[in-house]
Amino acid sequence: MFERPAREPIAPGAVWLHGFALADAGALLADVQLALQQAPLRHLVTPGGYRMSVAMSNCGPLGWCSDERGYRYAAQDPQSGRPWPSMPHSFMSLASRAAAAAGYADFTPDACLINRYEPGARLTLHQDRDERDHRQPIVSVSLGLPAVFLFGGPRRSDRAHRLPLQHGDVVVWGGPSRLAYHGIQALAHGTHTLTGPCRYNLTFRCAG
DNA sequence: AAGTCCCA
DNA sequence: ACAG
Repeated sequence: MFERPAREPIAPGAVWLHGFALADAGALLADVQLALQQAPLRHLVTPGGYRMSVAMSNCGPLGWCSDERGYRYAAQDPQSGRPWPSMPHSFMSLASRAAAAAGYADFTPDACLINRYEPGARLTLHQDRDERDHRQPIVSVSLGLPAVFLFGGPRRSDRAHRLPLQHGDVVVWGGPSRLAYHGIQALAHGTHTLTGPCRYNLTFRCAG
């Protein structure tokens, strides 16, 4: 049989952890729903004035936000004025273990972006560069429907790898890959046992 | 520019 | 390629 390796290097500093979150997926998804109850998903607007196809929310001390004025991290949900929901223990534990498995010890994220992709939703190539300390890695967890993850280099024009991410996969990048351009191809239609017709992505960062 | 449009 |  063909089996996926547990740990697949993508580029220097970047690792694909196949199925790393599988055992945690149920608990993670339950905590996603609890967080979204306090801070509902919403479609953000980019500085260019376009509505993002991915629906987003956050939990943890800081949340990633976008509006016509730009991108930033904020301690309060701009939609309610209240702090973002606290980071669930299940999230923190998974993120820390995944980072360690990828070679990044002592990862303590202060921000978790919750993304919901419905069919057609996508994220064009971009860099995560709104965080204060780029020495800390990014941990990205896939739940539900599969999606093609694009992972390029430091320039937008760099050739990108195309990684078919599955439910439970985790990608970690940092060090020389910290500012790599990355994105998600338009989600294909489908139904997943745990999430139904969508994909959730949890992105953990040290923003402050 | 974390999006959209146009061209080959 | 394009501009905030």
